[in-house]
Amino acid sequence: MSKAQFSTKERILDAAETLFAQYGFGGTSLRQVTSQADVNIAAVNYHFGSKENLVNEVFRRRMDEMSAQRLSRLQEAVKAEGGGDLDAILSAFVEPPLAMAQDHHGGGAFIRVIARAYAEKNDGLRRFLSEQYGHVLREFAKAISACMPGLSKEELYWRLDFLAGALTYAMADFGIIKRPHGVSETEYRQRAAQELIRFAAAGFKAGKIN
Amino acid sequence: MSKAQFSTKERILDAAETLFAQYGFGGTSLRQVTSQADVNIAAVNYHFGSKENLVNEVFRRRMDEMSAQRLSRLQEAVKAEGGGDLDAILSAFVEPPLAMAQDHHGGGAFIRVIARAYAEKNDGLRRFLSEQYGHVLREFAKAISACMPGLSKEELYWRLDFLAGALTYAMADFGIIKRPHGVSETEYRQRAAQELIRFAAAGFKAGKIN
DNA sequence: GATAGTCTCAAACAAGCGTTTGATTCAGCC
DNA sequence: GGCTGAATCAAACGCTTGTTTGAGACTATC
Repeated sequence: MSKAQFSTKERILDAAETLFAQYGFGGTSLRQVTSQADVNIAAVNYHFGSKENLVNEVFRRRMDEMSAQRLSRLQEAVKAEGGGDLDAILSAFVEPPLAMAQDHHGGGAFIRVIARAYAEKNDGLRRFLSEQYGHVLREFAKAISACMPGLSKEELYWRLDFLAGALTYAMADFGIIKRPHGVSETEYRQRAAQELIRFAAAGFKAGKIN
Repeated sequence: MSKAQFSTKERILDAAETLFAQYGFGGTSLRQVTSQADVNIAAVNYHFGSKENLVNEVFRRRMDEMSAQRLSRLQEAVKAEGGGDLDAILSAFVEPPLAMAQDHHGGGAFIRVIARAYAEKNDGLRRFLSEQYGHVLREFAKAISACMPGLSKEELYWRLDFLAGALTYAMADFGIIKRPHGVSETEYRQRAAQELIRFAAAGFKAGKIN
């Protein structure tokens, strides 16, 4: 069944993603992964070379997609408004990870994996992320800067950090809010995005004299 | 020297805090801890019973202090302004963890430990945190609610989550901002607090129609 | 100076880790 | 049918983990 439908490699990646999200990288053993994937333990090293490489591949698979979505939505937003509606830019930043959290086996697993990546100060992984995907953040900085000329570079970067923090933290369900029983996962995530965009947009617009 | 001045228990706690901040709970072995503390490995289980208990004690030691500071500063803020200046309330929330990050062996170690606690979905630890310190968050929610009558309960909680996320993430140096060489750790943290308060205050004040 | 209780120590414990091995299976090709 | 290379498998590798042991050192009390 599930064994026939997907390749060994894919099953390992899927299982790893779910387990990494749940227990962290260090906290997940390859035996857990291979057991959940219904695969022999030697398969990981055969297909991926090492555990570290598996971690990177779990990342790349989703990050490439997410970054592409963010950039394309940013481009749309900038083009449509002729240089800058802040809400649209923030939306371009916030919604792709959100949509991703809903789409893939309904788990929101990957967004938690990202949160972990920041928390586990795995320097190799952090370097990998900043090298591979740093330009995305820089594009957003440029776009926001363009539509908010009064904002100094320093302020801009601080606020981007705050946004990323709020996004990561809230999306990963680290916070105090628990999804009510009547509300679907999709509704809940959309609400989260809406609230975050409003919060962050106001934050970015905060005047100097306050 | 360092051996004579502090008790074995204290040396273990200090070493554990530093290492947990750097490598996470799972990522830190008791042998690392006892080696850094210059203590026999059996001392951990003798004095703390288990690794899990050591983790909890590392927490309690600082969290009690931080929560007390937050609440006392909140009380001051509410009293002084007769029910509510938002900036003062946010300041009461943001500055104690910040000050703590500076005071203790100049490392900002503990604040990173908190960030890890949220990231490592150690359910035992999370329950411990929410049981022991949930009332602090509730007090802040009450105070903010009082000085912002238009805000629905749901919005309030979302925004508190965003604030906590931004605080944790930015304070733990997870973000893109690196402290410039000319700027001292103290200045840097104060700047962070200032920026965060302004950002969050504007966010909390975000109107419904936007 | 013997006794009792607290603490420290080197050593060992079983269990789990990531990784490697060498045999085996299975498909596609000459 | 025989061969080749990829994929899978059970088993073992060396190592690290948290924890336990039992002997020894230390301090204070009588």
